[in-house]
Amino acid sequence: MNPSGSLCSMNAVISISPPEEEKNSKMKQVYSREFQEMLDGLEEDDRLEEAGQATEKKKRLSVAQVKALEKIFEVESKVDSERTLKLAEELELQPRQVAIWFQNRRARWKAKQLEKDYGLLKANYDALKLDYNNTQQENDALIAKAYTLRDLKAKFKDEKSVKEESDIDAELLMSPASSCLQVNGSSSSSDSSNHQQWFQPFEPRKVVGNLHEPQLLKAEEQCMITAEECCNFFSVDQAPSLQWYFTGH
DNA sequence: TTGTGTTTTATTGCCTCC
DNA sequence: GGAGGCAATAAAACACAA
Repeated sequence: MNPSGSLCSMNAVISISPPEEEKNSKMKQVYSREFQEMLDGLEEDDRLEEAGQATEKKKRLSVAQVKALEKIFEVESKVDSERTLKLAEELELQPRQVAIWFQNRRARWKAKQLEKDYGLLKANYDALKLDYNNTQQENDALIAKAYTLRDLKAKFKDEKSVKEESDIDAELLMSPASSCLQVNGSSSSSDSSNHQQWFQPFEPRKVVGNLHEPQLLKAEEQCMITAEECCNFFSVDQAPSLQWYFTGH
């Protein structure tokens, strides 16, 4: 809708309207009847203003008019020029008023929709953030557990090596030949099962990255996105896709 | 009554499409 | 190049607390 509508053309008329001294009867007869009526109206406004009376300014549409327009808007948010003319006639409005009403109504609808979308996104974001915090806590607990296990394992290794050394010494004293085989082979079955008990693996599925020994300290570093990045996912600076709006048009 | 915030009507300028 | 759409904005009308 170009401002070159009726009111715009009126503005153009105002800007090109002749100076006051030329608005005499002589000039009046030069213009078309329609144009002349408009000029008369402007002159009437001028007279009213001079007399201190308020000129007719913005007028609110009547409740009935708005109701009718709202009803139509529910069905069709846009109306073509033909329909606009018809509606204007039915509602006793200027076609441009009808067109402007629909334009403003679409703007209001869009603003409301944006508000709704923002609410939804915020709710999603809050839920996601909560979930992220929970997972983070879980992760911290698992890392702490991993540290404990690593320490226990180291401790166990130390104790075992000390014990093995004394065993070897003892065996060497008893039978030097056979002891060599025992040291190189697997340890006793009871030892082995003990070992298994100590290092029962916890659920690695829940941990980011591999939790094999060399990676223990890197579990957090392997997280692909930082906490900061996660929190900025629904940044308010980022505009929504507006898919709701564009798909309908 | 008046100051202030909100809503509604209207304008302007820019953009896209035919 | 004109028609029509939208965003940004102005300004009148309205609501309401103090």
